Amino acid sequence: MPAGITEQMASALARDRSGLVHASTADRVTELLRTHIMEGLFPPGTRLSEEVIGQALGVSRNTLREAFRLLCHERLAVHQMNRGIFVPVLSRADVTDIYALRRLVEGGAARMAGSAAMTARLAVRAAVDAAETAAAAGRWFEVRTADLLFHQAVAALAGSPRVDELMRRALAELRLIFHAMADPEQFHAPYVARNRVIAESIMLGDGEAAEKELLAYLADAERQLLAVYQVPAPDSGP
Amino acid sequence: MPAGITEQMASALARDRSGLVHASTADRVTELLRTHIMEGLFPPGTRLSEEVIGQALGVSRNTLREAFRLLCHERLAVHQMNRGIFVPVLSRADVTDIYALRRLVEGGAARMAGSAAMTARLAVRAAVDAAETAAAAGRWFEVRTADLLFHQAVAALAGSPRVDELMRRALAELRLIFHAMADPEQFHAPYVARNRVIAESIMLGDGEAAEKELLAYLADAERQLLAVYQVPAPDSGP
DNA sequence: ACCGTACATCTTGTTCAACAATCCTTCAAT
DNA sequence: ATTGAAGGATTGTTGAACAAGATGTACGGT
Repeated sequence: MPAGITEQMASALARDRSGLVHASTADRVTELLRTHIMEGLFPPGTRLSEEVIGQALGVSRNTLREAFRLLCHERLAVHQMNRGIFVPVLSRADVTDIYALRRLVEGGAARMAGSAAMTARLAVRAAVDAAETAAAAGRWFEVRTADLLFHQAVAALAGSPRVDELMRRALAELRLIFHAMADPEQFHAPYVARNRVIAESIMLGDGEAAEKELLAYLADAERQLLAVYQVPAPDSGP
Repeated sequence: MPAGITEQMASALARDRSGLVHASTADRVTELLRTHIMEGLFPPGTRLSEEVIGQALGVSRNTLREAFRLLCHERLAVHQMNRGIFVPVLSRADVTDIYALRRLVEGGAARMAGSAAMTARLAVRAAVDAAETAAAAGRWFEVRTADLLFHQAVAALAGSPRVDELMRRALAELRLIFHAMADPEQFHAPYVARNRVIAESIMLGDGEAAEKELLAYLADAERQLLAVYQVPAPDSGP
């Protein structure tokens, strides 16, 4: 008879682990605030009062402060000593910096298309499919989500969990900027077709071409973003 | 007579601002624990008891927990629900992943050597100088520090604050692995000369050559590290 | 010996209340 | 208009308290 739990059985169980890991209150609060900030519920510059939010969510100030710390650490909030937590107001320099990071990471990942896992490449194409479907139906906020997912998938070609997480954070920051813009159609519509081209290069394993097209994409997107993005408030008030 | 504070005067003062910004207790505790973990004071797998550390540092549990959260977020500690905070035991997969990230980021940054700021390039060379001086004197731990600083400087060629921070975190994690190794001389000695070669390519603005040499460097270092690095404790069980 | 249970114990997760330090607002005075 | 001083509000930090989960140990059954 079988001796015991095999390596295979154990790893099958390990995949379920994330489903039953009960997160702490602080983690759940962090997750909740993270999505709310990313979705644009709180406009940039808003102060996140400990008392108000703590009372609204029914958690203590201490627990809330743990959540705030984490959000600050991933730049989805900024901490001013003795003044509180604020939704960040990203500067034009931040836009430039985020795109520099994206060029480095996404460009480098795209270049590895030839040696990337097939599942990773298929994920890239799947993201483009979703974007096209949403665009055809005129659901432009969905197009935005699919677009971000596309770039996440491109970064995932590197096959590195740390790169994935890095990219997730960078794109979350980028969402803050997108919310300060007009309508998503004007900005995202032209890029769906370009994503398709990039995806096909990746599917073919032509990393050089994919990187080249991607870098051009990012350069154009950055330019377009900077053209319309004006920082809401300078820095120090009136 | 002069009308008032000019733009220039104000920016001069703004540079001093960082000198008088008083960090919170939680921030100071974080910084302290961060360096201690990086320096290897707590061996991997150590549990960081809230009570013991809180009492030792003279801070309350709540404040300490804020610090722990931050450390977990930058992977210098791991949190197990209802069990506490532990110094991470990095796996061989972690080593591979960190080097994948380094290849992507440092390689991409090195490729930009031609268009990087001159001060950034000089910083690269300065780090190599420091490493050579320390190596000649036989101060191998100083060589290690200089080596890490060298790679930090290479990443800084990208001219992106976010890339700088990303690299700082990755190299901090790497320090955890280095501490599990034998003596630093054997590992770091051969790389000082290679750093010099890379630095000279960067000074000349030859990004292609710098990237190529750097990638070879990183591949060798990863291989050498994996050859001797055995995970201290499997994962579960005595 | 092996397994499961029950219990005692320890540590963490979370809340609450309190106080000091700091910032913001208001208002008066020059 | 600028400065100074009081007052209120918010954050920074602490200490104590309790619930919930994890660990360790002893006991009984097989």
